[in-house]
Formats: sequence, C-alpha cells, structure tokens
Amino acid sequence: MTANLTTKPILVWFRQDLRLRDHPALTHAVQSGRPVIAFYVFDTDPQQRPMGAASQWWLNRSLGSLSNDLAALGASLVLRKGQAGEVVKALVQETGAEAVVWNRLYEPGATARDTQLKAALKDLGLEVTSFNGALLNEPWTVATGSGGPYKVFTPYWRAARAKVTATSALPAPAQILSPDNWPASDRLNDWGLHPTKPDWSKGFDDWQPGEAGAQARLDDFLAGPANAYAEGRDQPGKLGTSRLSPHLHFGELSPRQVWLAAQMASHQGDLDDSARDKFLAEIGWREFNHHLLFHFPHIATQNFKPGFDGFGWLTDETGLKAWQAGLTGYPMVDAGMRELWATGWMHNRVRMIVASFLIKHLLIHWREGEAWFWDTLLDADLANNAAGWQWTAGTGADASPYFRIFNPFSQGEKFDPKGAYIRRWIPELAGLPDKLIHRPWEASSLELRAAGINLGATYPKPIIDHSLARNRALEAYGRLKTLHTDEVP
DNA sequence: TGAAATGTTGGGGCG
DNA sequence: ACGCCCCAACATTTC
Repeated sequence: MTANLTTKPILVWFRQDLRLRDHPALTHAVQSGRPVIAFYVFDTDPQQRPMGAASQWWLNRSLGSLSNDLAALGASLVLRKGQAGEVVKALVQETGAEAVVWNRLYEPGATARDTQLKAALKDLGLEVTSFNGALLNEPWTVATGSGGPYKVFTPYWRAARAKVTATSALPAPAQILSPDNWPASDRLNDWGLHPTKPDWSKGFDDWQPGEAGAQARLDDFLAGPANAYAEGRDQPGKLGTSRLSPHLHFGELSPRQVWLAAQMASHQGDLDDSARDKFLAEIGWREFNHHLLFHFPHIATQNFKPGFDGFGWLTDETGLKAWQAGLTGYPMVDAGMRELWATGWMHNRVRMIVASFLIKHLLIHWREGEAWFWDTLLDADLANNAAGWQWTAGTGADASPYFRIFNPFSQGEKFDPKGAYIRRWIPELAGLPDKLIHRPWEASSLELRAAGINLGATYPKPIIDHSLARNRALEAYGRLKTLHTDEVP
C-alpha cells in the first residue's frame, strides 16, 4: 500500500521495543493515517554506554526478525548507525517527516538524550510523542504515602501491582501505510554484530530472538514450568524459570503481555494463583529496578548507599580472571560462569551465588562483576544489572545485609542436590558422587582417582578457603560499619 | 533470596 | 527405676 503524495510520513523509532504487538508508538503511527517509516539506530554516541558483545549478538538476530515481520506487512526497517539524536534529525530532514514517535526508556543517558531531542524536534515544528511500552507502571506513577519513590521492594510491589489496570494488549497492525520513497538503510550484516574470529556464539542456539520466539517461550513457560515455579525456579539443573529476560530487555514482549498472559492462564485454571504471583513478582523486580534507576540514576555506577564509598575493595586481577573463566575451584560458581560464557545467560539463583563470591569471598568491587555481566549477558539491562549487583553487595536499596554470605557448596547441595547442573557445565567433575560433587577438595585421593580428577590440574583447588574468606569479609564489612557509625554524632 | 555459632530439648544407651 | 551423658534435632542468636 502506498501513500497519498501529499501526506508527510511519521517516523517510528524502535529502541528496546523490537516487536509489532502491544507497541503503543507503532499503533499511534499507524492510526495517524500517515505513511510509516520504522527505523533503528545503532548508537555510537560516546555519552551512551556501548552495548555488550552478547547483547549485540541478540540485537543482530532480533533486528533481523523485526525486519522480516515488518516486511510481511509491506514495510521496512531502516537501519542507521551514528549518534542517535543526530541520526533522528537527519532522517527527519531526508524524509520530510512531520511527526516522530517512540516508546520511552528510563536510563539516565537515554532520558537526557530523548528530552533534548524531543524539544529540538518540536522547535522544528514536528509533532513528537512518546509512550510507555516497557513497564507496567512508569517510575513517576508509583510513590509512597509521603510522595517519594519507594526504596524497598515489598511495599513498592504491593502498591505497584494494585495499579496495574491493563485488560488487553494492543494487536499488531493489520497493515502499514508505506511512504513513496524509503530512506537509505544500512545492511544489517554490514554492522558486524555477529562475532567472527572466533565465533563464540555457537552455544546460543537455544535462543530464538525476535517476537515469535518470545511469544513461544512465554507460552511454553506458562503451560509447563510455571506451575511448579515456587520450587523449580531455584533449581538451576532444571528448566524451571521463564528465561524471558533477553526478550523483555529487547522489548520483543511487553511486561503487560506477560502480566495478561499469566492472569489468563490462572483464570482458565491452568496456573495456580500462588505460582502466578511468585512469577509476576519477578516482573515486579524488573519494574522496581527501573523505578530505582529512574529516581536514583547514579546507581548505574555509584553505590546507592554512599556509606560504602570508603570500603576497601581489593584489586585482584588473578581472582577476577579465575572468576570470569569459571576456575575458582568452587563447582557452583564455576558452573554458573561457564553457563554464562557458553549460553549468554545464567540461572538467577546462580547469579546470586557467583555475585556473592566475587564481592564477598574475593572482595572485588561489584562494578567489576557488573561490567563482566554487561558484556556477556544476552539480557544485559542497565537497571536490572546495576540493581542486582548492588543488592548482592549490600550497597543498594533494600539490599542484602552485609553478613549474608552465600556458601557456594551448601547452596549447591541445597539447590542442585543431584549435581545435574555441575555435571552439565563442569564435565571434568562428572564422575564424583553426588555428595562430593559440590566440594571436590574433600574427596579422598582414591575417590578423585576413581572420578578421573587430578585436583589442581584437571580442576582447580579452591582459590580461597571458604571459612577464611567469610571471616575476612565479615571483618571488612564490620570495619566499615564502625567507621560509619563513628561519623554519626 | 544465608550461614554458622550457640542454646535447648528429648530420646536412648548405660552403669 | 534412676541419673547421667551423649548427641541429633530443632530453635535462637549472631554475624
């Protein structure tokens, strides 16, 4: 379908909303009756944090998928690379567009850029409208009784979930009016987002980026693992979680769609109410993290609690490398780090364990862990990543108390009692019996030999003794507490 | 969404 | 039958 020559186009800027369904900006554009030009900008603005390598892999596939879905409606996805604000202005010039729409982001760099851009475009006489496509509740719509932002999850979520009123999601457009002329587009392959030399993404094949893959995963989850979510979600050896995080980060699915699908499943009797609520609480954590990042933008890089600024984090390049490589000698930690490297994802229970280990056993700054996750996670998300790390470090809002130090082998025994997760990711330990697989250093030389293990050679000895590390962390955090209270009159 | 140390209780072995 | 000890199991406190 082509447009009336006299109608000027409307630009739809796709960002972290790579879908056609429940896309308020796209729906608005289609309903405006104008020809629609959809575009994506690979941002090279030095002010913005560059996307990590794993995320770029996902982006590549997701853009391909979105592009195909648009093509099926006779539309295109225009691809551009450059400083996002400048690219948008250039596209307005080239196309003679009279309107621009997008769905909002909540990260400090993005909000600043969008605010400026919106003002600049309005000055040029354009109609610019932004929408909520990424959250159940936008950060400024949820406030405590005294009017401030929440800093504790439980009361936040109690208030926020009561405000969710969605009863339906927007359908994908049935048709999209095209402009007479399409602006030039880069070729996706020329962006070089897929890794080569070497291609380390072979283990990513279980993922299906794009809207169809996101929908399929949601449906499969609600029909299966969701029903045993309370127990299943904590067992990394099983597929007990939704694994929707990368789909949600890239907006191939909206949290509203997830919310509605879960409600629907429980209304139809396919999903227990308590399982539903436990699952939706995880969507709640995502909401809470975005709420925090919006109201306290410094948490992306700085301690939420400034009292921790004087903490004596260690510089331990060797420890950091061992952690990254999955060679700490603690099977649960190493399995998690290897799962991350191989698949671009890590089970949530294990994320807490590896984070606790880096911060509290090795006393390495949470920022180092945050940066590694940013580069290697397919679901890397500024709000979730920073808030998650600060939660573990105890520096965040509603954070884990300083004395909560995970014991990697007792966590393993509790949540992976059969060692399924360890055997999958650390095959060199597979021959150990269940009761030793989380603590190979306690195996006798006979047991090690029977399992084909040469501790210190085929698998490392623990890089630090657990009990020693625990006491060292308690002492370090305790010192900080003393220091801190001394400052208070 | 913790772990470890310390305290308490009660059953059973034993003189 | 009784008191004593041991210790597992559970509860509470502390970090």
